[in-house]
Amino acid sequence: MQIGELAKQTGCSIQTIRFYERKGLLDKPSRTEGNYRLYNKAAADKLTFIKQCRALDISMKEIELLLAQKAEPKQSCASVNQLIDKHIESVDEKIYELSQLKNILQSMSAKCSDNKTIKDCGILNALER
Amino acid sequence: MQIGELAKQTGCSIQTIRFYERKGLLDKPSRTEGNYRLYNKAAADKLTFIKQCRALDISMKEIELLLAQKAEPKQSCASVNQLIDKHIESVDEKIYELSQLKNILQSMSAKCSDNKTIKDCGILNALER
DNA sequence: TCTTGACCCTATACGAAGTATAGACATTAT
DNA sequence: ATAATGTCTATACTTCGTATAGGGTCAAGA
Repeated sequence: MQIGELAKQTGCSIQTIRFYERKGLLDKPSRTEGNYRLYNKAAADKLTFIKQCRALDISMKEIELLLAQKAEPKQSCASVNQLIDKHIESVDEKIYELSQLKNILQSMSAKCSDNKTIKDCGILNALER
Repeated sequence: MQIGELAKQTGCSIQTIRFYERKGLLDKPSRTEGNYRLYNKAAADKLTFIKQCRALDISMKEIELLLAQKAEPKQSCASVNQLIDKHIESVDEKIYELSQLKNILQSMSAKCSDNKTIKDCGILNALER
């Protein structure tokens, strides 16, 4: 199948597919006489895998590691488990940071209301520190 | 004061200060004979303001709006209130998305353990979709 | 046969918010 | 005079794509 068909099947844009190829996540596909990329089901599966990972905010570097693991079916998957657990930790940290941030923003928001002037704005004054 | 001193006082790096200047967040400062930047307290205050905003993950574009507002002390600060409230909403959304993501990751993590092979890895299989 | 339209190609620039480097110039201390 | 800082500009790099320009390919219709 050509790149447009692959894009439709996976929900990735054509540019993104070429981008992943450039970055080495996807193998260089065969080409037609007219230099069009030709993909098979294996490529589609790999791209779907990549897309699932990205949807979980797994970085391209980590995806490379996972793909390398996948290539050795007999090995232990301990490092896959570790990677996912570390990723969960980092998501957790981000959630924590954002909730801290939300608290500060809300307390600032409580310090002001629409009917004040810029000069007396509780928010802007809080931002001066 | 020179840029190094300003950096120390505000906790911003020298490169970041120059970056903000290029982006128009900070005014172009006066210069010494030797072409060194010279800052006054007003510049330091402005940079501190910017830093506070960035710590709250307010974008540079939004900071520009806030700085423009600050320049007109007699106006109403309603739009400042709105900007902050919208920002709180977007932080909230991010928190929600991340917690969704965490749920999926945790359920995946529960599907596997260290003593399996890549071939039977519950995580990798889940990522195939 | 020619042209139109749909598809594809490469190379490059852009976005956010900085960080890092090279190579040069200015100032201060020894 | 020279060494050590401090500063200057310009450029490249990061992540993960998206967007564009300027072409080439291929099938169908007039």
